[in-house]
Amino acid sequence: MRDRGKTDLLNVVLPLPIPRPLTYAMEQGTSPPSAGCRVLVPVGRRRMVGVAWGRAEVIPDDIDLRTVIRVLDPEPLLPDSLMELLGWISAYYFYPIGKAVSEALPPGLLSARQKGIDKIISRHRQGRARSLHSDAWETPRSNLRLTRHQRKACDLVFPAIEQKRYLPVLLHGVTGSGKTEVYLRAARHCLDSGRRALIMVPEISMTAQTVGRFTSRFGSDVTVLHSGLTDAQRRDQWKKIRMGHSNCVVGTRSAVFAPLDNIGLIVVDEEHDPSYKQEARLRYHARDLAVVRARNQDAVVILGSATPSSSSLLNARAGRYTLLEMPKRVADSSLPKIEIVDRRSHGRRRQGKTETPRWLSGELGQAMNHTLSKGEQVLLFLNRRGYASFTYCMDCGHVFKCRNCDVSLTYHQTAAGNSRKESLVCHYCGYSVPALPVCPKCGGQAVQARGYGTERVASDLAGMFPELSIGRLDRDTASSRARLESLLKAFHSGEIQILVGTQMVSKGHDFPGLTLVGVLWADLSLNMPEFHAAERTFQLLMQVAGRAGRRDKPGRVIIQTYMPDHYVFSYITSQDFEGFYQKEFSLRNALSYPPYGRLINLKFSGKNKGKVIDAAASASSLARSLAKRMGGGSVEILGPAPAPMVRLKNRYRYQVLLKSRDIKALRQVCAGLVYHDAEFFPGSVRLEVDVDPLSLL
DNA sequence: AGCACGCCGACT
DNA sequence: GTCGGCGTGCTC
Repeated sequence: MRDRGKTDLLNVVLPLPIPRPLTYAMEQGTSPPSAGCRVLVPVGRRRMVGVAWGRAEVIPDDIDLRTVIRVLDPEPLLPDSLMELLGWISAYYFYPIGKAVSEALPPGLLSARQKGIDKIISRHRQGRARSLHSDAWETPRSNLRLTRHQRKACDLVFPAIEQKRYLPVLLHGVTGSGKTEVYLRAARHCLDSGRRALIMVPEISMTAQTVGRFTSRFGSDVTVLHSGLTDAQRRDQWKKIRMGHSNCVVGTRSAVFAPLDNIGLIVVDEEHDPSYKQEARLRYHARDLAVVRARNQDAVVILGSATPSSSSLLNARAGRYTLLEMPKRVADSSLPKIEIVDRRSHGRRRQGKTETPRWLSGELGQAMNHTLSKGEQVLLFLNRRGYASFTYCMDCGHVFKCRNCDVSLTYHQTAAGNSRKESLVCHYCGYSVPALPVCPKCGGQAVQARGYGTERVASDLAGMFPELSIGRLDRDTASSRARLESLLKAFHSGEIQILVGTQMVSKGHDFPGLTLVGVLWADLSLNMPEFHAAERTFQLLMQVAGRAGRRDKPGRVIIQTYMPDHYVFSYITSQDFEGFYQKEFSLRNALSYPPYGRLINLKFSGKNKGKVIDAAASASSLARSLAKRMGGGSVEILGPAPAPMVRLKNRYRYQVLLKSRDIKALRQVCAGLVYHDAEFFPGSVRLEVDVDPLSLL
C-alpha cells in the first residue's frame, strides 16, 4: 500500500535551455508515470509539456515544489532505447537534455495546446502492438545469387543478429559491388529474428533506388521518413513506428531518433557523407549516434561506403570495427581514365576575345566534342550555384554584399521558379535583391558580374551547343522531388546530352550513356576551411568518377584545377585508395587532427561585436588555465579567431578551437567552460558547442 | 524558449 | 512626467 501522507517526486525534462530536469510533486495519492510519458506541468507563469525522466529522491534546495497537472500518456511515448540515447547525447554534445528531446520528437508532440494533446492521446490508446511477423510471409524474397563477398558479409552479420551481439561492421564496397543486397538480406534476417531494423541514407531523393528496393521488398512493414512529410504525417509515422506497426524504418539523419525498441540492425549507407552531420542547434553526427545506439541495444551496425571516412577506417584498422571489403566484380571492372588539367596561366596573358568560356580548358572542350559526336553523354561537376559569384562596380569598386552577412551576393539569372528575374542572392541567409545595372553607390552603369557557377556554365553550354539539350542539377533547379526525378530521368534516357550540377550529381544513379565526366574546379572543395578537405575532395572525385563509363563503354574523367601538384590528384589518377589514406593518416597524425586527435569548436556569436570578442577571449584564457590544470598541457587551445565568415545573419562570430589526443582532458576543459558560461560572459552572447566538428565555418 | 523586470531615450 | 526599446535572468 502506498503511504498516504507522502507525495512522490518526479523529474521532468522540459524543452528549455536548462541542463537538468526539474523536480515536481505528484498529486497526493496518484502514482508517478513511467519514464518516457509526457506530463503537463506549471513552469513560471505558463504550462508546458515535458517528459517524465524518472523519480526524484530529494527535493532540490530553495525551490517551491509544484505539482504535475496531468499525465498525458498511459504508456511511455519515448521507448527506453531512445531515452538512453538522448541522455548520452546531452552529455556528449554538451546540449540541454530538454532541447535534445525536442530535437528528436516530431513537431507538436510537446506543444501545450490542449487540442493537440487530446488528439494524440486518443490515437495512442487505440494502438495495439502487433507481432513482428505480421507481414513477413507476404512480402517477396529475393532469389538473386549472392557473390562470394556478399555471402561472407551475411555469414558474419546473421549470427550476430540472432545472438543479440553488438557488431560494428565497416562495409567497404565499390559502387556496383552489391552493398544494397547485403542490407536487404540483413534486414530480412533481422525481421525474421523478431527484431527491428533502421536503415539510414544521406538524402532520400538522391537514394530513391535504394529506398525503392526496401519498399518493394518489405511492403507495408517499412516506413520511409522523408523530408516531404507534413508535421501531421510525421507524427503519424512516428506513432506507427512506436506502436510496432512498422518494423523497418528507412530515413535520413533524423531517423536515428526513430522510436524503435528491440533494434537488431542499423545500416548507415554512404557513411562518409557529410549530410549525416547536423550543422545547426544540436550538432550531432547521425552515423556516430547509430553506432552508439547499436552498442546500447546489442545490435549489428553496418557502415557502408565506397569511400569510407577516415574515422571509420581507423576504427576498423584499430580492430574496433570489423572490416569487410567488397571489390567490384571482375566482369564490369572498366575503371575510367582520370586526367588532371593544370588551369594555371603561368604568367601567360589571356588572349582577348576567345570562343571558349573561362571555365573550360582546351582538353575538356575537345573531349566533350569527341564524346558528344559519338552520341554519348557528358556530366560536368561544379560545386557552386548561381550565374556569377560576385558583382561589383568597375567605376567605384563597390562590391554588392549581403546586408546581414559578411559575404558577397551571388548573381542569379533565373531565380526560384521559371521566371527570368535577375537577382542577387545571399547563399547563407537567403537575402535577395533584384539585380539592377546601376551602382547604388556612384550611380554608374559599369556593374560587372564575375566568377562562375552552374547557372553560368549551363547558359554558356546552351550557346555553344544550340542543337543539344542541356540540363542543370542544383538546389535551384531540383527544388522539388518531382523536378529532380524528371531531370535525372531525362539524363538517364539520353533526352539530355549534357548535365551540369553541384554535389547532387555525385550521388546515386547510374547513367548508361555517360562516358565523360568533367570536374570544372576541383579547388573549391580542396580549399574549404576543414581539416578533412582533402579527404572530402578525394571522396567527391571518386564518386563523380564512378559515374563515368559503366557497362561496356570505357569512361574518361577530366579534372581541372589550379593546384595540380596537390597530393590528392596523384592518388586520384591512379585510383589508389590505400595510398591516399596512408598519406592522409600520416598528415592527420602529425598535426593531431581527427581521427587521431579530437576537436571541440566553441562558437561565440552575438549582435554586439565587442561583446562577442570579449566572450571568446575570456573563454580561451579560462580554457588555457583549465587545460594546464586538467590535461597537463595535452589540450591545445586555438584562438579566439574570427570565424571564416565573421558576420552571418546579422551576428558576429568568433571561435575557440579545443584540440587534444586525450579525449578525457579535452572534455573536462570543455565542461569547465560550458558549465560556467554565465560567469564569464553576458547572455547576449551565445555559445554553441560543436563536438567533433567537420566544418570549421 | 517565453515572460517579467528594469533601466535609458522620445513623446502625448 | 510615462511609453516602450531590448538586455538580463529565471523557470522545479
